Amino acid sequence: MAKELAKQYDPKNVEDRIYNFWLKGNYFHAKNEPDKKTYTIVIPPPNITGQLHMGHALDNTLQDILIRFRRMQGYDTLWLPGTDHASIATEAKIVEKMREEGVTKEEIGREKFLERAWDWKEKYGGTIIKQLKKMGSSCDWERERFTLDEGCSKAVREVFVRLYDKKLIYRGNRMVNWCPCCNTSISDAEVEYEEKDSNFWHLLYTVKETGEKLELATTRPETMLGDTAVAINAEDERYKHLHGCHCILPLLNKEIPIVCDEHADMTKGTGVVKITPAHDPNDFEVGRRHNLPVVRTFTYDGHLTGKKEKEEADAYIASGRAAADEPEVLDCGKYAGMTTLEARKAILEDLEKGGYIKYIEPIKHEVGTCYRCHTSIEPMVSKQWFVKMQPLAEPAIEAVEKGETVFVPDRFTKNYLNWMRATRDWCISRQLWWGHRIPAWYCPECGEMTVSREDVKKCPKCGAAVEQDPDTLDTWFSSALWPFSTLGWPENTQDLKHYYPTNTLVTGYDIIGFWVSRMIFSAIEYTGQVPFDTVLIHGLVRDALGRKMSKSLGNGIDPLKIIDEYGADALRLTLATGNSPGNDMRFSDDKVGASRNFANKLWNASRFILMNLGENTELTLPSELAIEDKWVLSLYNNLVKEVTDNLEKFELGIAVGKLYDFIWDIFCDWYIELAKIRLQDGGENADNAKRVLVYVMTGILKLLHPFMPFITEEIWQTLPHEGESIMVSAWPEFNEELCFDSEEAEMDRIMTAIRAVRNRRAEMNVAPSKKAKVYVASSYTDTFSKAGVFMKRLAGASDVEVGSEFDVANSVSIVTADATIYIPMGELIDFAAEKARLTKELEKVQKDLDFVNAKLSNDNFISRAPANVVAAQREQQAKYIEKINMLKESIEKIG
RNA sequence: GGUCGUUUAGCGCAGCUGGUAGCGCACUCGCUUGACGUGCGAGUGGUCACAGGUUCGAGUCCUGUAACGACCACCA
Repeated sequence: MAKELAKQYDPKNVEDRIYNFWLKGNYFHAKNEPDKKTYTIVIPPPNITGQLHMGHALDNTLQDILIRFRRMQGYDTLWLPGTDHASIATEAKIVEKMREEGVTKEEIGREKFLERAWDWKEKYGGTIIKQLKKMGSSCDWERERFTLDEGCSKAVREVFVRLYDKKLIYRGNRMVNWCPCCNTSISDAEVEYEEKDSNFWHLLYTVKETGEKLELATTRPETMLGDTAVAINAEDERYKHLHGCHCILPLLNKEIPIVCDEHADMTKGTGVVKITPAHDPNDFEVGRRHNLPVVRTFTYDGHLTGKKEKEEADAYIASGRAAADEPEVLDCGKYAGMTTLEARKAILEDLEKGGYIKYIEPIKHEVGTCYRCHTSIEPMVSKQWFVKMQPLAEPAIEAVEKGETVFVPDRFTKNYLNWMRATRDWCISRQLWWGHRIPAWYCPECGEMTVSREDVKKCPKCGAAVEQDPDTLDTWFSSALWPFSTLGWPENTQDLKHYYPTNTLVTGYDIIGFWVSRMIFSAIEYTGQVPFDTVLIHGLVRDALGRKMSKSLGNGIDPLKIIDEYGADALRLTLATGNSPGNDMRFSDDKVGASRNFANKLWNASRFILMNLGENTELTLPSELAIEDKWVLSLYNNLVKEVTDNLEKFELGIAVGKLYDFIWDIFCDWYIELAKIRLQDGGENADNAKRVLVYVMTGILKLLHPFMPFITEEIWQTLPHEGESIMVSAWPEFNEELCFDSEEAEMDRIMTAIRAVRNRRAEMNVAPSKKAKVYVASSYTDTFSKAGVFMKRLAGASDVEVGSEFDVANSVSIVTADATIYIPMGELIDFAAEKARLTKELEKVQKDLDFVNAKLSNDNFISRAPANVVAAQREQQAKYIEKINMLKESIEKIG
């Protein structure tokens, strides 16, 4: 029964309904079928603070394409979704909201704060999940996870304790990146460098023993109160006499040693460096080498330390519980309580007054900033937890070198290896409350530390009540476990056995260091296997001008708005089209418009088919196939092979490009037009055409389904079909029986002829309504005798005569490689113009022939090029010669 | 400073293992052709950044140069 469909496709009438239909059918759920091959993707968990942006849209479109493709291929397919608690980002948002209410974290305390955080998660954490559903994502929502849920938390503790027992996690006073705004340490990976204008302040420190003034430069004069040495290079001739001497630190009037260290580079500046072990990473190392005191002069919220801080620190050290490397704290006196910026100003003023500044040199400087708030980070000595990286990195490097995990495209392998080889110990503790609390308990009585899987109440040594470490773990610590913690690890669950290791990880190149590398080393350490076999890297989605989409620029494009205006399928098609792994892409309304048009084209093709279908059109191919049927089936069959191949190689952009071309150019513009002839004739011929139309259309819909799931399902449901849903129907397979090479070649000749006639008619401004008789002279008389009906329909022919040769007076002649076509047009023709046209064409073909002749007369070419290439050129040559002869003949006829 | 990437029609991009350059948009001309004007037909437009090299033959491989971009890096 023919159904009435709207003239234009409206995604709003379709998408939500179809999505609910899929949910009801439970098609997304992975059934854990032991004998089936699996295909697994774990989603890069979006932050619960997140709103869907174009990056997510791209990432999830690619994943859904792969998942839907494999599901249709018959794999037991799992796409495991979830969200990340995003410690810093979420905590910052909640603190922000509390500020509006006039409350601080400290006022309400840890417990109340966490209550608020969980409330917040319940309220907003689901937003991004809803948005992913709008995109059509076929995730297994029954398996949705959260990095802070019970299972993931258990995995985190297990890992922490195991690493601690292996001495791969340690606690110590180390140099960390401190964000005075977020009030926490952050890892090296979380520091972003920005170029800022700054100065070198060239300072003069007096040498106690000789009284000379030593010049040294610094970009951070506010740290000078914490200087505990001045370094020179042992080899530096200029300063050999100063070995063992001391400097008088300005302002504090304190004696500090001059040390010899390789860090002092003779070729740079004056070769003299001030050493501030508490507030500079290099100086920290120098300090360790020379056993220098570490004097902290900044508070953790970015102010200079004063009496209070000093007394606290002194008391702690005096208690005997502090580690040997506990830093001292300085009472900065008049500077105490100033922010670092205020202190810089005040200290510079005082240095100036004292004559300690030689000169100021303006420079551009890469300054480390916090990736969250972009506040300049302060390097600071602080007691933190670290993961010892080297023993973990080594097997992770080896696994990738051996190809156990491959990056697509390959160039990111190097990126990964560089990152892994250069990585330093990972600072994992954060001075935040939202996150996995560090499972370490301290005894206030005897100082004993207990690290445990279970909560600890009493000190196992002295029995006193213990306190848990107040800090939480870096968000990425739990993300690193995501591929297996979500499958049940450390329990050996059915899911873990069946779906792990996973197959493909899809993510952007900006996150390789943060996340991908940490998953790889974590997985190898705890599960003994790499977490996935392939990492598919995609680029950034930029705006139409190629700029990064950012909040500050305000150039972000909201995917939901795009979906609202154009539909999710159009958005997905836009993101997939032209996408090549690892490369950035530009996004513009124009492109989405083109995608929307394509959806509409597909819609109308199906509308046409439906309008013509009878009661019971069979789903199989008819036994009688016409030349155009064989042609389109042959091309379709080839398409199946290529698209499948492209998808298997992650060439999603290429695959969808081929589909687009086939559907629009081959199927719609040619096949449907040709099929109309038989449809209008009616009878058995029409029935055969209908069956081929349905067959090819169904195949196209399946191939396109991973890219455009909604519209393909909607159309598939209205067409005759078997099964419940296209998304669980079988992926088309290449079929030897549908290879029709000779029909492809014949149709090629016919189509070339039709195009040539159309071309000539257009050039001569012949009205489309004006029909004319056409004579086709060709050695392929069999082929062209089949083409009569086609030419009548598509080339404005009133009648077609086919023969090996014609002599048609007063005619236009059109020469193709395989035929000469004559159209008598009487007075309508300007013979002079016609002759000029033919002459021009002759010149062009002659040029082509010259090119081929040159090749064929080259002995080197003949002897060295492969035989088939030479043969092809000979064939080409013969065609050109033939064409030239025909053109010459036509010119002569005009006279 | 190091590593990597990009450079092909006005714009946005494809071009796999080397065999006389393609797509979309835009542009020009024509079309109420019974699926679609979100459409149909026909066109215009490129010495494939530059310079060398390998090869019978290079957008495609090698070397170098330039511009732009990304990532990494402790430059006091």
